[in-house]
Amino acid sequence: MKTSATLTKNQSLVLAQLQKAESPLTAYVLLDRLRDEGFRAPLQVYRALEKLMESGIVHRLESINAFMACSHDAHDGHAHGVAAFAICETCGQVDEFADHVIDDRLTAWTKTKGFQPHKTSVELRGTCASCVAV
Amino acid sequence: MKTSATLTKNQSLVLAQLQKAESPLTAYVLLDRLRDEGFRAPLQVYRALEKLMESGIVHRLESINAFMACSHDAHDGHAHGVAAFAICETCGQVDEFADHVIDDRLTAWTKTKGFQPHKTSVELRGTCASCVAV
DNA sequence: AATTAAAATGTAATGTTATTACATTTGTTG
DNA sequence: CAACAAATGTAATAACATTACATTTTAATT
Repeated sequence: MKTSATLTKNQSLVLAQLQKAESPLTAYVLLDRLRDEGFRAPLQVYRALEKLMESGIVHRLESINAFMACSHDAHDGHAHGVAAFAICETCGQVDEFADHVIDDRLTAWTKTKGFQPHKTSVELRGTCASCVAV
Repeated sequence: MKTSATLTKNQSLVLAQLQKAESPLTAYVLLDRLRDEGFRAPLQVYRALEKLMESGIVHRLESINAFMACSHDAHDGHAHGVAAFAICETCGQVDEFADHVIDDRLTAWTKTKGFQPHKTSVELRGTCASCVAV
C-alpha cells in the first residue's frame, strides 16, 4: 500500500465529490459534477481516480463501474485486508466491510495454487435491509 | 437456480464458442466469431448471454467484462455456491473455484445485515503459477 | 534565481462495452 | 388455427474507458 502523499488539485476535487456523495459515482457523473471546477474531459477524472485508488483512498466497484471513497478511517493508511462491498441495487448505498476469514481463505487458495493476486474484488449486489422492508 | 431448458439456436452458438475458447471472451469477440453463423449485432450476443447466465451455464467476469462457460459439471445443474475466479492477466486463463467457507461467511454477513444478495462476485486478478514461473 | 526532470494537466479523438427502440419471425398453447 | 409469448433482426445511441500529443506546474538541484 502506497503511503498517502499530498493530493493534487484534481485529485482533491474528485475525492471531495466522492466523499460527499451518498452512493458510488461513475466517472462521467464525476465529470459532470466537476464542470464548474474546470473539468472538461473524462481523462481528468480517470487520472485522478487512478492515483486515488493507488493510495487506497478510493475503491472501484467493478460490478457497477462506479467509484467510492474508502469508508475506513484514514489513520490506518487504508491498510485493511480485502474489502467486500454490499451494493444495494435499489437505493444505491454501499456497505463496505472486511472479513479476515474470507481474506485467509483467498490467501490460502492463492498460496496453494501459486497464484499471485494483484487485485481482488468481492461484491454483493442485492437489496439492503431498508429497501427490503419497504 | 433456474433449471436448464433447451437452448435456442443463438444461445447454443454462443455457448459453443465459449466452451471451445481457452479464455473468457468479450461480447464483441463473440460477435466477431459468430459472423459466419449470421450474427450481425451486439444484441444477438447479449441476449443469448443473458439467458445462459440465468441458467448458470455461463459466468460473467465483472472485472474484465468478459464471459466464460461454467467449468463445473452440468449434472448438478450448476448449483454450486458462490463461484470465485482467479484471472491471470498475463495468459488470460481463469481458474474457477468454490469455497464453502467464503460462502458461509458471506451468507452470515447478509443474514446479520438483512441484505438480500442477488448476485455475488469474487474475482482475483493477478498472475497464475505458470506465468509467474516464466 | 535559473536549470531541468518528473509529474500533472488540457484537449481531441477514438475505442470498447452495453442498451433502447422497434419491427418481424418463430414457437407454444388453448 | 388463433392468440400469446418468446426469440430474433437491425439500427441507432448511450455509457464507459483509453490513446496520443501538447502544455504547464512542481520540486529538486545547481
